Amino acid sequence: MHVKLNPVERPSTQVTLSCDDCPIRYRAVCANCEAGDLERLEAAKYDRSYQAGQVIVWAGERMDFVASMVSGVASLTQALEDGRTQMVGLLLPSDFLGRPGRETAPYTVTAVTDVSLCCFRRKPFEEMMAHNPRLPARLLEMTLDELDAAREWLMLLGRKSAREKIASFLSILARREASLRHERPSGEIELTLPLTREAMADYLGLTLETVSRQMSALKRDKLIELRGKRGVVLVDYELLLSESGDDADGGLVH
Amino acid sequence: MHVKLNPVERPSTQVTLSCDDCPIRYRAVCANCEAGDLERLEAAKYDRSYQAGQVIVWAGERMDFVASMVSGVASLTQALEDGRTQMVGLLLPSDFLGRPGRETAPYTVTAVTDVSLCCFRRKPFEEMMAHNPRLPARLLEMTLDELDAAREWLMLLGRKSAREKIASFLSILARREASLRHERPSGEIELTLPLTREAMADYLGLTLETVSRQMSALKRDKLIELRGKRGVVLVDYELLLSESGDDADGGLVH
DNA sequence: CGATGAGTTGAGAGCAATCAAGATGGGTGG
DNA sequence: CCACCCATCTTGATTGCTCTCAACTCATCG
Repeated sequence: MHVKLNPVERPSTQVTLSCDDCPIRYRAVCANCEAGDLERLEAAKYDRSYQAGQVIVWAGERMDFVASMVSGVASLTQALEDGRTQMVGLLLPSDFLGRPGRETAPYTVTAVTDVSLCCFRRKPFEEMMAHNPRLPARLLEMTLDELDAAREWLMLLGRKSAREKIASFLSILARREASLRHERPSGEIELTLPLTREAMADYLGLTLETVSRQMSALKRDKLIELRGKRGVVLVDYELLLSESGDDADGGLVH
Repeated sequence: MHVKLNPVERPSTQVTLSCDDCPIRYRAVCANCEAGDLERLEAAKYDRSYQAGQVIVWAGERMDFVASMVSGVASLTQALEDGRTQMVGLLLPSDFLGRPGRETAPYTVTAVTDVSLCCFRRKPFEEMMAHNPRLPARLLEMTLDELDAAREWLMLLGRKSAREKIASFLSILARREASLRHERPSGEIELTLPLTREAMADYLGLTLETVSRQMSALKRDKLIELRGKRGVVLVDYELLLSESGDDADGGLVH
């Protein structure tokens, strides 16, 4: 994959934001922590950023840190011998990256957009987890949510048609956008797709041609409008949802 | 679904096994607990059993207990409006059923074989989790393992051919069987399938006809032998694995 | 020994993948 | 500022895998 490099070529590392100003303060692993806990976390944390397209960790590589997504979108991807790939996770702000107690990464993690992370070296973080029950408790909650999302995803991959997959994907994005603004999605919604057609295909278990064709079909059927390569207008959220195959209430927000 | 009923029609409830004799003592949520912890758990626990085919919980139903699988196999299943179904979880002995802090079940849980559970009413269990960090810590570990398994499953559903799906499924079963005996699978392996063709289809995102056809094809190609409806002999585990599409080491045990 | 549920096999249709050109448009350099 | 470039995306033609519909076999059980 071609990567355009900034003046700073390697992922930049700097100690920056304090937890007080952190945009994910109340949604990340640290959400339940109190002032005292935060001090300890803050002393150990360091920031890192990656540009769109950069690989954050390669599958099989040793991984000595864990991190929270502060901004941007990253993907977890798995590959078969012959090169077929499937996305198996999509990391958004506040999501947790890495597994305490695990030495090597099982998936390749790639920055899909520009990404910034709040990192901790793994060992000290495991220490903190052992001494502060708020961390494992919150991580459990987040992992259970991720498992729910993965199960919704299994249904999508196993049983939905290409059209339903696209409709589901767009609905999921809309719900997520809305939830950032503490809203419930409805009516007309404008989105910017964080993923290329190829990445969408990897997410949905399709080819990029099929993704493109189905996007065109939804446009033809007046369910969406396309604004350039990445802009999409969902003309009517409820209508789109009815194309997704799910039952009415639309499942879980990631 | 037709269910043959025992003399005891409803799931039987009895206080039986002590934790000392429990076959899943060192693998379930309670794995890390010590004598004192176990006393409290033992005081609150009650057993329950279900026959093959019985529904344990319906999706959307209120669920006031959590449980560990003691024996048997159960499935988590999700359905779309029009009746298409996808299995989204397969519970084996020591697996945990239910989510602390959640009121209603998001999936239908069905006993695939006869099943026995070690149950706790949800509220008291949440209490114990809050006071005993070994429980949430172990549950986190188990949930992370389940998430890994779900991600392997995403790859299977999204990118594998019908033949590869069947080969993967049989390999997974073999690995699991072997791990119960603390072995590494290899060579010739005899299995009893816990699932019907239909349940396999639900697991693999296929139709039951396709499952049947691919089983026949593997038989024709001398990769497996069939012994009645449920018996399968994997003639050569390594050879079968090479048909599964995965890279050599074969991924994670559930 | 019919009835029943599970599994197998066959023929045909349909949906998404594959192979192959084009079109678009965001970014760069002249 | 415009024109070109190249990655990204779209569209078309064809193939092929899996689904669908249907008939049939097999084992089990009253």
